[in-house]
Amino acid sequence: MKKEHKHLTSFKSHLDQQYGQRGTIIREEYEEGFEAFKLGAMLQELRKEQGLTQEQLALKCGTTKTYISRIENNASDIRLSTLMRIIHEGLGGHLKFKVDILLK
Amino acid sequence: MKKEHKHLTSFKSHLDQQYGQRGTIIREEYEEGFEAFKLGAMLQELRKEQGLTQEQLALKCGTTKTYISRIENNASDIRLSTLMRIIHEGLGGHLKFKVDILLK
DNA sequence: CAAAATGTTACCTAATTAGCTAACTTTGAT
DNA sequence: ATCAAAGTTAGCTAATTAGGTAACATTTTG
Repeated sequence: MKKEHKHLTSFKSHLDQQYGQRGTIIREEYEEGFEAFKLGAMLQELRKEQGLTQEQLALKCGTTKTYISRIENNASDIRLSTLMRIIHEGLGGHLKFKVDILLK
Repeated sequence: MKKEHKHLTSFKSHLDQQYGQRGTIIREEYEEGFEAFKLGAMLQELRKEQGLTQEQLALKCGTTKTYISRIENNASDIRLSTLMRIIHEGLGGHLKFKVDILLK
């Protein structure tokens, strides 16, 4: 059974536009409308962009490939501190929030 | 002892620019650079914008003022599902993520 | 095809959040 | 100053995550 996520928007397409400045440090922004089932896909794509296996990512942020797999497949809820750790230490990234509100 | 958070950027200033279209439904975006100690401040400000007490907010999202207080004061880590519930059901908002990564 | 690497699932345990109640404190209004 | 409302803190318990190991499945490589 194919388990690869079907992404609603491709991160790669964003990246591809930037590859002209190859060799320099490039700041990329990834943004997804948030729903629970998308978080795993987002993390998986970020990991693959960096050419990391689940096990390599796990090592960098002090957990196991087992756990990374569960998160990527949305098999479990996740604490904010853990999500931050994966993004900071594992992916070298920085997490931000955005909250949209409808005002009356 | 004063406990009110000192916000690094004011949400209100965003809001004030929009008040011309009073009476219509306005879509507002709130964004904060994320660090753990800012999340509580962010939620507190969003709550106050809507004129809600901790207890009123708690009722809307099925928890207690005790818990809301703990979160606003960053006294505890929080699960993603719980954060979503507070933002959706309590504040009528929508949560998004953004991840910045430095590419080599 | 076979072997190796990568990813998924199952099970158990320990640590932590979330829910609940009650007491205490601070703030705001009269 | 007093009273009421709002917010904070302290226990305790139940539910869930996170960590660990092992077995299984899938994908990739030779």
